[in-house]
Amino acid sequence: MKLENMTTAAGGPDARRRSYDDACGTAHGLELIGDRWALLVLRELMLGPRRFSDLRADLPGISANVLTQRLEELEARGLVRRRKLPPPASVQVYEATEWGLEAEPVIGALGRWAARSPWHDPSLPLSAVSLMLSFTNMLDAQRAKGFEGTVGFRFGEERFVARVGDGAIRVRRGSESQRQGEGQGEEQALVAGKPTDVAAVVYGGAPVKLLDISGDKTLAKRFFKLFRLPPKAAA
Amino acid sequence: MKLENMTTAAGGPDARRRSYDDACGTAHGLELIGDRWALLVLRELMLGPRRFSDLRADLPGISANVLTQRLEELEARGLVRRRKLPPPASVQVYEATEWGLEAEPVIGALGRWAARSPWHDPSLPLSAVSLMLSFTNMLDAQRAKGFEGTVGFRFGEERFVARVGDGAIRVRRGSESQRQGEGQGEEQALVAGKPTDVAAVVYGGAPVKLLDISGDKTLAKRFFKLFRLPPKAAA
DNA sequence: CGGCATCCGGGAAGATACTG
DNA sequence: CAGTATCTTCCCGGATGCCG
Repeated sequence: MKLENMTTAAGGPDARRRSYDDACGTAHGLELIGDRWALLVLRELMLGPRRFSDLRADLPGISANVLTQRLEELEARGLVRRRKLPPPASVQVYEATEWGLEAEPVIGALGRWAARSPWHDPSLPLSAVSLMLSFTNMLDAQRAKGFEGTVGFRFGEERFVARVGDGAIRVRRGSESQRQGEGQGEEQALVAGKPTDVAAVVYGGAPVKLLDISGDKTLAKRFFKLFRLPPKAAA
Repeated sequence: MKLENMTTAAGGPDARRRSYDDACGTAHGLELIGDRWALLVLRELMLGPRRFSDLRADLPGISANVLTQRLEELEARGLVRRRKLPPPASVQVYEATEWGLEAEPVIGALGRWAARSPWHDPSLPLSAVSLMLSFTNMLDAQRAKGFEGTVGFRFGEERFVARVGDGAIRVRRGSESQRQGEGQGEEQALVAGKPTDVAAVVYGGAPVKLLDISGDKTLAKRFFKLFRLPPKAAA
């Protein structure tokens, strides 16, 4: 697997599968990120670097060898970079390149479109990154107009911050330094729970009791109402 | 293939491949249109119904059985409809449903993103639909501001009309009735040639000599300058 | 000829086990 | 923890053939 397959286009996007032989950008896009799992791997990297086992844990059902292969391919195509964190961490992480991050509109458009599917099942497991990205995709511009505030999220060890203002939302990963840096950080409320439960509250109308909210609870509840799933398409 | 595989979810999106088991809309989207060739089949239907053999001709490299399978799946998922044209035509065509047409932003986002690829080869064959869709994706909003006009295209038997105005572009298929209806139609110029040659002129700076232009040639040349490929990403 | 169904070979994906 | 090795399953691609 190291040299055998390198017979084709070393460095470039290996023509592992036969090319679509089509000048259309969409076809080329499928050659880059159309392989099974590829776009979901990239999705998990959209909010910052991840470790191999974190990716594996948040992509239920992917097998280790497939994840290895996808990461190699994405790296060869210039969408993912392998990086070693400085000591004392010294662990290897995978991060999206600048261009890889630019695939966010693709992920967003696909997600918004598929949310209209009659067969979409929101009760399935959901990764923390998926949830946070869904906020940027499902923000109701009308309702966001009159809102301004910052809400933090904690899922196990992972932390995120969502700031809404000027009718837009910006989501980022909360860093370690921030946790100890400026007290509780700039968030006005902190939501803790499982991503699936947060989704159930925001999109499924489940009771807020499911979540552990500290800080400005009223603000958090108003925040939850900023998002809406699109209407279902006709089956 | 008629009854054996129907053990799973008859009518719904058959779980031919194992599901991603992920509540994320993007993951569900990949289950709907993530199969190889599926999105390109849908692309060919974005500007109107097509026949089986037309699809096959414009999707170089797809085999008949795979096309059959993709069409069946897209139909089962509610993205494509099979329709029989009224006599005397009486031929069967495949057309995108309303929801299927709504996948256009997905195709557009993927195409715009992939156009930045260092490995994108615009010299490959290009279908007429791909070319016309590229106009809607690559329109330079700045340049389109000062332009207003309608340009027709003829590729063999296929005809299209692109109208630019108010900084936006609208592309549609030219119908038979229009051809004989209102003289030359409302287009101010008519461009004839191979889609690849048009792309070479518009995106590759090739000489306009490649094309057969009738009507307002100056307008056509100005039209060609309205589109621009995004800058390449770092390799 | 258009629209499939069928059979076959190669190869990617999935599951499991194993290693540094 | 971060992958590799191996085996099985099944999808993709190509060819052929059927049938209106």
